[in-house]
Amino acid sequence: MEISRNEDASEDRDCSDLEHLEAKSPMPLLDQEICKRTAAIFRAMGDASRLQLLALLAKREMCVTELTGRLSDNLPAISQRLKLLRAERLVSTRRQGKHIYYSLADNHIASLIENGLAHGSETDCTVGPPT
Amino acid sequence: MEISRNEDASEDRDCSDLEHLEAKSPMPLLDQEICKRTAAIFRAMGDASRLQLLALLAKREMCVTELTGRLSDNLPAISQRLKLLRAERLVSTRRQGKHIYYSLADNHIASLIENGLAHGSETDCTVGPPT
DNA sequence: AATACACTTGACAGTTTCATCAACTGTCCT
DNA sequence: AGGACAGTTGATGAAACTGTCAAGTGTATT
Repeated sequence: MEISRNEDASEDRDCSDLEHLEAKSPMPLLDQEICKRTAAIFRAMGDASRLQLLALLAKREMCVTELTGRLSDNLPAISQRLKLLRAERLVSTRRQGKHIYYSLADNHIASLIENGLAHGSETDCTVGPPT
Repeated sequence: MEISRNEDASEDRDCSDLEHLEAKSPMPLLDQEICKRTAAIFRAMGDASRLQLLALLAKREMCVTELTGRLSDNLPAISQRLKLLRAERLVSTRRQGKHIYYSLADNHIASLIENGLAHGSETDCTVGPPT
């Protein structure tokens, strides 16, 4: 499973010795699986349309038709996004009659979204890169 | 700036009336700019290599050579990732002599990463989709 | 059992992303 | 000034992602 392949290659490098001495601490890398899993979650949230969708579901459970009514996109497009979010286990479904209700998989997700939006709001940032 | 284009299109739909009555609440959409900005932040964190990089920088400031020593990737690859992270303002740089030191742009970012990893660790999840 | 509604799915095209490599810039040392 | 170290930047091509549309599934209603 290869958790930490910390070879400390900085040992035989020019820059390592005199300039930043404290560099030798072990500081293990993240577990690869956790890292990939977490990145997948972030990637799933990393799209404006999907994030909007998640933000709606953070308020309460909704069926696809209602989501389609609130967002201005066609139903298959939204269904595809939901499919992706479900594949990453960010949302879960419940069928009731003809409707399928979506909600956030757990409130850990909700707080990630909330924190992200809080940060996204704070930064002034007209989107362009620094220079 | 078009903040909420809530047309309440569910009005003239079959599913809206009898089955979920509470659906009429205003529930405005997110501001488009904030949404895009936040999504961009998440997208930048949504890659295993970049996330690993950020996790290292969350511990302390490091120069590119040191990062290259810890991760097993070549320097240009890491520099490219850092470039993207800098473009999204997740990291900031400081030059000292020949070295360029990277660190997280602010601790809001650090807590997002921490929360994300916490969630990524908890879910059992051998990565495959439900079914 | 036939029709309608509420979705989902598969496939294809257009776009975006990412790693890699060579070439370039900036800083220090002699 | 020249060389070496530290890092950045384009360009290119392969892989991954997304929206769209047509066709399919599942559930009630008549």
